[in-house]
Amino acid sequence: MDQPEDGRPNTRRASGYVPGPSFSRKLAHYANLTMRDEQLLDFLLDGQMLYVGAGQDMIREGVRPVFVKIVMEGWAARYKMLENGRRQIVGFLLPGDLCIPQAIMTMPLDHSIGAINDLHCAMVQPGQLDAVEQESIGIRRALAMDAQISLAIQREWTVNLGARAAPERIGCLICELYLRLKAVGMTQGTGYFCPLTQIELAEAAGVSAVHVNRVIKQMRREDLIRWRDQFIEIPDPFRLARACGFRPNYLQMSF
Amino acid sequence: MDQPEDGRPNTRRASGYVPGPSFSRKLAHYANLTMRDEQLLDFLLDGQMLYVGAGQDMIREGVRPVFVKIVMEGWAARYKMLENGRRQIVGFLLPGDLCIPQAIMTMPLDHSIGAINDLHCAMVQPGQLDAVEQESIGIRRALAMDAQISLAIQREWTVNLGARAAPERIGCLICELYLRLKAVGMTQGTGYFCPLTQIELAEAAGVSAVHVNRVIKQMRREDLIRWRDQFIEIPDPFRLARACGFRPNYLQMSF
DNA sequence: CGACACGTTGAAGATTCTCAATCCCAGTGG
DNA sequence: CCACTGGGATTGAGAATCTTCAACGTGTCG
Repeated sequence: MDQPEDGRPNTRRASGYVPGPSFSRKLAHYANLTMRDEQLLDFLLDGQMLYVGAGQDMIREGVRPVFVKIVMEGWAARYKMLENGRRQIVGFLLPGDLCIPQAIMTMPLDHSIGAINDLHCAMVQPGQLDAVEQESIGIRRALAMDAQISLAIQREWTVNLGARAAPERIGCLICELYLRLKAVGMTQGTGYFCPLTQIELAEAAGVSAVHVNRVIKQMRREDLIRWRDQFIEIPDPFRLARACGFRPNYLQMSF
Repeated sequence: MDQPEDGRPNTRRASGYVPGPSFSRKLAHYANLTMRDEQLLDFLLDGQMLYVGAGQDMIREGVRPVFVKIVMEGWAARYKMLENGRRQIVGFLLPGDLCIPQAIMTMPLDHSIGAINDLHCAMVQPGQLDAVEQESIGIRRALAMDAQISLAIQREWTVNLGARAAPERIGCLICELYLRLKAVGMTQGTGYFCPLTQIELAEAAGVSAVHVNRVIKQMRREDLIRWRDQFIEIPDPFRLARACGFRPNYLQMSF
């Protein structure tokens, strides 16, 4: 009864766990939120939690979700499987991201969501979210803007895959992740923890894993990025952005 | 003052022009709309119109739109220009499509919209749309679902460009357009009027125009499609869909 | 130790691109 | 009426990018 949509039983009351404020922190960039707005949002997430192990699916194509879900910790990927056996990742979900927004729940999902590393999600009843939106115009605005930015990101991925060569594609992805993580305070200097394997990066960039490996090798040689032990360091973000033609306007951000 | 966002003056009261019911027709697929709901929607579109000539931009990246706009006649394309000079089309806008939804108006546009052929759009004041949504839960639901399907289409384009080879890409695009046009009654048998040039199709499929030409040639040879004089005929939609791995679930439709 | 996942490298081959030329057709101006 | 123009479609040929297959290294974990 907790989450009939995927039948996974690993759900429990959040007792000891204190969720990070990624969600409210991100939304606060989009509209003026009062202290109370932020409290409302944080309180919303302080309920039932969902844990998904690395590599497991959180939800599968075809099911109709029941709860709104928000990433608290860990990364996930939206993806689709093709008849030809290929998997295409169509977006990454980072802490603070609405992985199951309310509006999506009106119909069967067109894609699946898988955990990249161990994933913690807050589960929210749609009614609760409605109530919070009722209370604050700031929250309504911020959520609407968040939804629009998600759409803009999806468009940018379309551009990335359609019009850029592999090195630029991969560079732009690395830049996007950097800025999105920075918005929720998850960068360290000009670097960030990145749990992606080269295989997953390949599935997102629409190239083979072998080719990703060669591109990364070249980017390392040019000192555009340093990547070891799941940590990506960008020595000079401007230089990387210039090299790969990255423009952050679609995120409503600048460097 | 009519549309400060793009300064185009070719706007006038719709006097003789009777808008097609594409918009209400499409929304009616998504939720149960009463006769009155459909009238409300059609009435909404019976106001100021915007005409954009073939090849002209309706609105450019960076501006903040003022009016909600809905395509009444003609096709348009959302696109982005890259530093490398390439243009990537990230979506087609067909009659009945919300090309400027309300939510997008909260921020500067991340992309431009250009008319493929001569384009007629209805302009709606955001307040009017709000009022209509207030009145009917059916309309609210249908609009929410429409927005979600737009997002699902964008995801599918991401998959298309990232994980399919050129022939499948182009085949899937042709299938998608067929179903979307069918939903608004704009097909004739198993064919439809298609104003796209091979160049535009190439910009949408993320391949060169020369390659599109060769792929089309091959598809003609296999009698998967017949395309002449801006009319695409699909002799056997199932066969085409099978050949290119097209699955219409993301449109919330079946053949 | 063995199994396994991931990263790395080489080499051959497929797909797709670019450049260049040609053709067709509609519109335009003389 | 006809030459001219321009956009789009078509074709050929060589080159670049990227894939696939295969092998091997490295580290982790049971």
